Amino acid sequence: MNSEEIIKILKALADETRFLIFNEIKNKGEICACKLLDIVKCNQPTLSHHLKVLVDSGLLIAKKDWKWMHYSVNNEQLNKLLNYWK
Amino acid sequence: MNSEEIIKILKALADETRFLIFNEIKNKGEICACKLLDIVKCNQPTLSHHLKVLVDSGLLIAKKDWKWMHYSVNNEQLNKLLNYWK
DNA sequence: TTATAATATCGATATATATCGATATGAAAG
DNA sequence: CTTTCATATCGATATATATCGATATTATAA
Repeated sequence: MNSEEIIKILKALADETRFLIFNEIKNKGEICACKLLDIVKCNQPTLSHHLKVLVDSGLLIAKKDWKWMHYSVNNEQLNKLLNYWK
Repeated sequence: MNSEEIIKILKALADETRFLIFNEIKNKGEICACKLLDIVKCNQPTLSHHLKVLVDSGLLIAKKDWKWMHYSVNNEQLNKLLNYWK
């Protein structure tokens, strides 16, 4: 059932940079994109691209607050992966 | 802890063909490589390559029986992924 | 209006990896 | 030995995707 969605989640997490980004937000909670730039050592367009992939997979939720983008983990989506083989 | 290993598992599963192979073995149990060729529509060298990636990730266990290769799921390794965010 | 700041998009390039034909390997059987 | 069969490896190519400089967008402030 909906293996396409699971594969999208797997692809989103199967990149070193995105895995780091996701875990950072998973562990420390909601964060601003500009703060992620300090943590993840990559360029701004690259970070923006990775965040888009994570949001498109459903793993991250994006909220715009003034001119800042805030990202948080969508645990429901993560659980879709974690429960897939149960 | 050991995020490298988790990323290797994620990369192994994040490919459509390997996801299919893995689930086939996970659901139906140990299988011969030659039987997988009927299920997965790809060439023999391609299948061999995908099986190697899955074995290298630790998700599959390979056993040689006469001239046939038999593959089975290593549930311990799968659980490393499933328990990672718990 | 212009300036500034955060983020997104574009376009080009580099890198990774999926695919497959040809061939090699290994292990029976004849 | 040679043949046959399952599988692995090689080498080339195609495709996907990560990266980043330049630029666009959006929103606020001066």
